[in-house]
Amino acid sequence: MSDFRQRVYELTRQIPEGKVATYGQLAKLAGRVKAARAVGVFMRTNPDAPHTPCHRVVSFNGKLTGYSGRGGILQKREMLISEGVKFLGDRVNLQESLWVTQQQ
DNA sequence: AAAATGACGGTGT
DNA sequence: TACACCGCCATTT
Repeated sequence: MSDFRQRVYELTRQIPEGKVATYGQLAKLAGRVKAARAVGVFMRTNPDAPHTPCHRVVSFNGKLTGYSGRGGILQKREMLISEGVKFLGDRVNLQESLWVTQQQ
């Protein structure tokens, strides 16, 4: 596994409960601002699902674009809600629940 | 080595 | 709000 991919997973594990990160945000923190698309692939082929909270990753506008788990996007939304993430209709309230770090 | 593939991000209409 | 495109990138064929 490449270093970049490794970093993305480490970052994902740092997302606190009740917060979410965007694909582009993880790409940036991992050192590749424009690799958001690739990050999506990393989440999809997430090797250790329980250990790495890939459900806390959504697209830049707060929409849930996918989830390879059993219940798909629906389950993903419920997981987030049960963790305290706030929603505005079918999208996440990023203003309230976006994960903010010192770096960026 | 070249082409195809997405859980993206952004712009235009 | 909803599409259609386009540029990007790591991986896989």
